Amino acid sequence: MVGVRRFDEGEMVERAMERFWRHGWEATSMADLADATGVQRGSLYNAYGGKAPILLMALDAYAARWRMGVEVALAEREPQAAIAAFLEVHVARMADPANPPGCLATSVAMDAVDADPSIAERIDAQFTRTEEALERYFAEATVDGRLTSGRDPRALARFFVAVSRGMAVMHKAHGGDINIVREIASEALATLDKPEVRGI
Amino acid sequence: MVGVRRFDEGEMVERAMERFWRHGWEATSMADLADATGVQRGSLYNAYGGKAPILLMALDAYAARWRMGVEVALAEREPQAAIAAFLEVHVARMADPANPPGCLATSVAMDAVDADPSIAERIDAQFTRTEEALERYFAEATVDGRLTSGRDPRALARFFVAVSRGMAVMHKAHGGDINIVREIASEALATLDKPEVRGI
DNA sequence: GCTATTCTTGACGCTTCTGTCAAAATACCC
DNA sequence: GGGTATTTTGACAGAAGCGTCAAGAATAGC
Repeated sequence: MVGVRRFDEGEMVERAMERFWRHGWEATSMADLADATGVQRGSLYNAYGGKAPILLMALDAYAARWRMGVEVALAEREPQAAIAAFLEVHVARMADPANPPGCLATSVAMDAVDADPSIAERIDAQFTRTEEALERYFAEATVDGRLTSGRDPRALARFFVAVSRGMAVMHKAHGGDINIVREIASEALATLDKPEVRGI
Repeated sequence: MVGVRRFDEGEMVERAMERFWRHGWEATSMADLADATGVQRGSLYNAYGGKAPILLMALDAYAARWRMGVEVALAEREPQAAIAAFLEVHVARMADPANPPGCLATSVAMDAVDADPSIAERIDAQFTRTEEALERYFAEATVDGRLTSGRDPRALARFFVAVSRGMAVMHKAHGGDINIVREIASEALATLDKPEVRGI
């Protein structure tokens, strides 16, 4: 390791993430990334080879940013509370005016998945990871009776991931209105409502 | 009206819709549209002035294509059946291998809303239109007791629109897997499940 | 059949994006 | 301190996209 890198990769990825998040994959050129990150275009090509590897890093940084919140949420005993906390991670992200509207992963899933197989793989993997965490939670909750029986843990998990994506789309489609997002989260939660009287 | 248009506008819009649907707004150039529709680039500029007006027509054609199905769905008396039919409109669209994966409106909402104000307006209007149709349905169903009281019709409406968008994102993210979409629809429906024992 | 009108077609100039490269700069190791 | 490996930087050529335009073609009305 000699001739030494002048930019901070972590910071670069953070800025690139913000750029992709706000403008999407297709609407972000290498020149845009150079502008946003302060790193010269040539340096980015030299270090990473192109746009896709940078997006992959941005996606990982994005996922890492909320991972902790999701883990804490799923440490809750009551499904009602756990899912409320899970959805709140997403609501809070969209409610923060410092963040671009919508959701990076959702945006990428819709418009970059066809551009490069590595992107499709990463998106699929990230989605699956969250689904599996929720599935594990629901499976355990079903076993020890915290969750009404008769619900498929995997389907339930995918349902809540879908809801979180739906919230992001609605957020973007309605010009960043956070109230709509809250309404949706609240209704989604009702799926798990009143477990003591349901499905007996 | 003299020197007469040589292409069929309806057919052109249909092809343009398919192109936007499959590849998104940003990844579709005027040259791509010319290729896809068989209409020369110059003719498209002459007739419509640019890409955005063509997308607006495509969005309208897209919405019109499913409108009937939604209306029929919301003619069902039982909320359970109505929403099942509503979701089935979306499921069936994604299940049809002749269609591109995902959903045009969802894709546009995520990646074209910032490109042109007219697009943002149209998307917002289309989303709102569906939300209002559902809201009317839920409001009426609440009044005459088909729906358990205590649910906000508007929130419920937005929730189901969000679910339909979430299904589209999941469809695209998981490489067109229709089973996942079905699972999600089925779980969403459970929100309205067993109204006779819920929320009394 | 002539005219007026509009669409079609191919071409043009301009801008943006991409990917690469060679020269210059830098800092570590010996 | 010299050598070496690596990054930085600016520049380049080629491709693609955009928007416009002038000339040609076609048709309805007179």
